[in-house]
Amino acid sequence: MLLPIEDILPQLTSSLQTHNSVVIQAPPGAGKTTRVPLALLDAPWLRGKGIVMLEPRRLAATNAARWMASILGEEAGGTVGYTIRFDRKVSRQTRVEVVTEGVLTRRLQTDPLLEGVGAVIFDEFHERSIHADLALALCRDVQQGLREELRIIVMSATLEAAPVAGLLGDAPIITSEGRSFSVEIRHLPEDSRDPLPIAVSRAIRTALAVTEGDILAFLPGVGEIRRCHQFLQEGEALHSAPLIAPLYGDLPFAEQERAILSADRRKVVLATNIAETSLTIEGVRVVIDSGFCRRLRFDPGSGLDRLVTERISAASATQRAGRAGRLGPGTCFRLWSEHTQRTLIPADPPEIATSDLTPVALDLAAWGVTDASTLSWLTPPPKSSLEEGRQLLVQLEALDRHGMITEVGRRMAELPVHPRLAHMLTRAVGRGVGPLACDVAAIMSERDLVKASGGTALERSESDMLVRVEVLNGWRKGRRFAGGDAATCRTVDRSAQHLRRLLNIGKEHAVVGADAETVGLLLAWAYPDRIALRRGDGGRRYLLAGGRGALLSERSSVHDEPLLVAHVVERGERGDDLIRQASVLTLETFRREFSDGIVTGRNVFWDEREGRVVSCEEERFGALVLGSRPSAATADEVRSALVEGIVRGPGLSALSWSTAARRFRARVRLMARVFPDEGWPNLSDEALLATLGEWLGPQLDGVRRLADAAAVDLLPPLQGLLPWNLLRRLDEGAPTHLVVPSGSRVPIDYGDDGTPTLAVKLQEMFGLAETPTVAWGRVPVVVHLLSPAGRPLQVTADLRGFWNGAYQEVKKEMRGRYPKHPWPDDPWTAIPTRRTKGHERK
DNA sequence: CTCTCCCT
Repeated sequence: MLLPIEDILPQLTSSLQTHNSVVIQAPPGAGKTTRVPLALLDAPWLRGKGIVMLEPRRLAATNAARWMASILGEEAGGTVGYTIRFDRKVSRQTRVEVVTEGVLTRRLQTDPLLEGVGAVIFDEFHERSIHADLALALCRDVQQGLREELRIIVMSATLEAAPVAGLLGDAPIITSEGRSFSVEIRHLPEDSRDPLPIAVSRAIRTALAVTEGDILAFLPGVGEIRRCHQFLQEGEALHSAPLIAPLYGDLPFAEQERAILSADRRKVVLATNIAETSLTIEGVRVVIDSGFCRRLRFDPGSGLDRLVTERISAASATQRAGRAGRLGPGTCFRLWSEHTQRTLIPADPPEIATSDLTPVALDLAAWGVTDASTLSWLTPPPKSSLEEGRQLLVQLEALDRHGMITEVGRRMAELPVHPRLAHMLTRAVGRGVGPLACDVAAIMSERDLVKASGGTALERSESDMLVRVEVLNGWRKGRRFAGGDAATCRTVDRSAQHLRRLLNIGKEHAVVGADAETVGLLLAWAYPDRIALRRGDGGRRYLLAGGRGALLSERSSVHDEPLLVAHVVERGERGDDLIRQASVLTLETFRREFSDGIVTGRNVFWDEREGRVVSCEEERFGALVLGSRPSAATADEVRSALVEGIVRGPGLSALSWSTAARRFRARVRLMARVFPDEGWPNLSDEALLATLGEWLGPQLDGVRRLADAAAVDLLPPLQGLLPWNLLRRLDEGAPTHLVVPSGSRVPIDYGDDGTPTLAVKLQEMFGLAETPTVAWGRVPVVVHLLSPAGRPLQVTADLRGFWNGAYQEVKKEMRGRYPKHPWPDDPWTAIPTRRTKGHERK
């Protein structure tokens, strides 16, 4: 039977005659993985060179190679071969080599020109793994530099093709039909509010009654799968008594097969995302999609990972539904509404946008690139994550200060582990603890070989890693062990052996015995930023050298250790992070090995509780304070600590604002408001606080306590902020006093913000019609007219109106109360005075 | 109520 892809092969071969890049968009079932490489073998531009095809998974890579070989009547390793970690089948005859992603990145580093390779094919590119994105950027760099004739073919199922075609210099886009059956999609009228396991189990009961064929249900994680399984077993018996099979990555192989292979009766598979792309399940006609998945998110601020449960993307929902249409027409039950469907993000963010980029930063440095933006990216790696990765690489000795790769860095880049572990390995080999380091690196790189669900409580230990090393060694000696997983032990052991070969560690260096002290040191080389010191309260709270607080999990084997390395840490939802695994680090070892990073320096800081500046000599490693004793400090240090303390703590109100200082400030604020273009300084709270060190600093010489700082007269330093010409203009524009008709000089109150008011006895203002002003007539002064006893009688900004009107009322009332003072009928002609009538006559 | 998935 002809595959749909056959129709586009002629177009593909002709496009590649004229273009060096092509994008193929073909849905699942089109047959692109096996047909495209073979169709290109005889292309004239290939000139007998080989083709490399990138596959995201090991199983897919070997299957594709075997299938293509069988089409040619050969076995894998002839014309068609493959290379995956631990397994390689290629020969001199091999022209098509299928590789997994890490293999290609590594090969690009050792053979940057890709000698002997005429074409690179990226299969399943829509998955946007970090490796595929990086490899594409590097291949494009090769193509644009020295190998213009290198062909790049990007194959993708659901990816929007235009952006990647644009990246490849407007590559032609060739679209193929897929071959799958229609799937009927059923949404709920409204989003379910029940917990996922309940909602899914209910949907399964319905599907069992109204559909036929095996059922595949997608849940976010193991916990939900377990509970859903329970709900199905409890309560009413299930229609057609099906086989219920959980399916997730941690499941032993035999149980995974039970879920994948067809059964003798109807089957219900409860799966994580593993069934979305990695595994195909036989016999599925019905999909039930919870709409959620669990993913790991890298948090650039903390350098830590976090597991989150999130709604899936629209692309993911399409992919999951498609799993019901491989045998014939199928049905997909979506446990969300059509309205919610329209709110789904179109596609999952590419891995490069959400991952730890330390490995990418090292690969780029090894490639000779210090500025990632000089390469072409479909999604550029986020600058903050990349920068954080670079800083870590400097700490790990892989990069120098200029971001150039070091000799150590080159050796690290050749090792197939995270740069942290690669650094540990290079250090360990020089110290004769290479074999143990290989075990530790392998354990850190693979699934946890101690199953938390095993039910066996871990024994108390100085190191969660030592516990695992001992489980591994127990497995090697064929011993029975509790809580360990044999399949993972086998993978870890193979990985450790592989590392030993790469590091030229022979068999003679067997691991004789591991001790907590050595394990702790190894991990400290990998995680110097996660060396952790217990907080003063002696509980399970720690401070990491990187500066974050963390809580040691109750499930860790480690207890009561003052200093440790936190090698598995999860970012907390809020507040402290969680240390899942830790190993003791003796203070002695730490001091000896990390003496370069331990610095002694003065710390002069504001002690809020004491309200004063404290200075001491501290011994620090990153954020950790190892020791501290009182010491002297320079005047500058004290001053800036004091200023910072005031700014962060009590603020301006802690200073003593004399009436004179307050009035001066208010006058300047008035002038600044009325004459904004004259260069008046900004004396608002915010501005004064922001520049506190500059204007007040010089007055604070020798001051350590807040109480002493509060005694400083603020007027002179504030005056110092004005040049002499503005000081003079201030006296004219915003005078301190006004002379009133009685001849008195009365002070003007400018409030805090510069609103002038004048409080004056009524009798002193007789005859004055015009309301007084400041700022050369631009700002009226609000007049508070006072009784002879100084009590407010009237507030007015219109004196003339007052004399002509309200005055008569005031007069009647006041005459009786203050008979010795003048209350004339005609205020216009009365003589203004501050005295009583008696004084006036004399 | 800890633990989606893949890979050198």
